Amino acid sequence: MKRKIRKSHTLGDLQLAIMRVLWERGEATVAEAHQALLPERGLAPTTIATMLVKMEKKGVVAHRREGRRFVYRPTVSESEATRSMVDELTERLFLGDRAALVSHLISEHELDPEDLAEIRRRIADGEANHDSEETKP
Amino acid sequence: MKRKIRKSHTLGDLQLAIMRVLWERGEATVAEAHQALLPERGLAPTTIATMLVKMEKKGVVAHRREGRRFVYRPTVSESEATRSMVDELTERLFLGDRAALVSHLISEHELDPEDLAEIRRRIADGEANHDSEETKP
DNA sequence: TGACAATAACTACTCAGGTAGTAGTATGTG
DNA sequence: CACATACTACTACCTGAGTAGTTATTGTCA
Repeated sequence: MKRKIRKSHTLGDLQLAIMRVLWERGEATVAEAHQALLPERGLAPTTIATMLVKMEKKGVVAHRREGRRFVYRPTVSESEATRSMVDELTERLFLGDRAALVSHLISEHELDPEDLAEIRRRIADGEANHDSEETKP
Repeated sequence: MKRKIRKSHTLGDLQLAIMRVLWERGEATVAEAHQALLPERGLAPTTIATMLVKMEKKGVVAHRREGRRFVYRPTVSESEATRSMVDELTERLFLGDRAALVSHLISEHELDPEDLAEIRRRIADGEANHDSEETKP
């Protein structure tokens, strides 16, 4: 088999939601994550716990014990995860050609002029300082 | 409005591969699809057949009988499917903000100047004729 | 110290993608 | 017409995401 060395941290919907909580707070207990997601999802606490176990097995989070409870923290950054997922889609859909993805966006989605202007601006930036270190709004 | 009553035709890897064969040829029998995918995948014919059944149940292909065999054809276009999947990812990762996706591409992936130039060109086109109907390379 | 509530562990189930063997059926060919 | 065979139909299994109930454990407080 042509095994890819890539881990491909593909995250499901719930997993992403949990990760977002973790990324926001740095770390969180099961109860905290559950509380954070209750309004939008209304899930049982055990669901979150089970998911976190699976996610740990997958290597995207780790935990530390604090008294009787587990404190989870992400082991992959948001941009790593995002990148992983964008890369995967680009690979599947456009054979890794990212420019093709952008082309698709432009031709299929009819981005409004605002978007286009915004993107042009970003490109200008990207072309200018290729070193890159700021980029924080 | 063109808002989302969409079925979200998310396709798996094999499904996409099969769809590509179908898109390329317009239609294909199980055997043809199997032959086409043999080199890259080496799967059993029944696997393709089973997958096509599942895909038909999902509504992305349809079949017509021709003698003893089925001739499948896609019921969603490649751009529809691509769009569906890009939209879904954009929704999940960037809350639907497509410009943010492009930004991500630029800042995280460090697209090479070639890509950037290409994209700039596409944007120019996109801004110019907003009507759009050709798009054929 | 012992009871209780919080928490983790275990188990279970659904659904979809992926993979394939086997059973049934229609068919072209000798 | 008989039959090998090309195809579909049915069934089964695995994996991972998602969802949650049940049970075991343990820290804490009265």
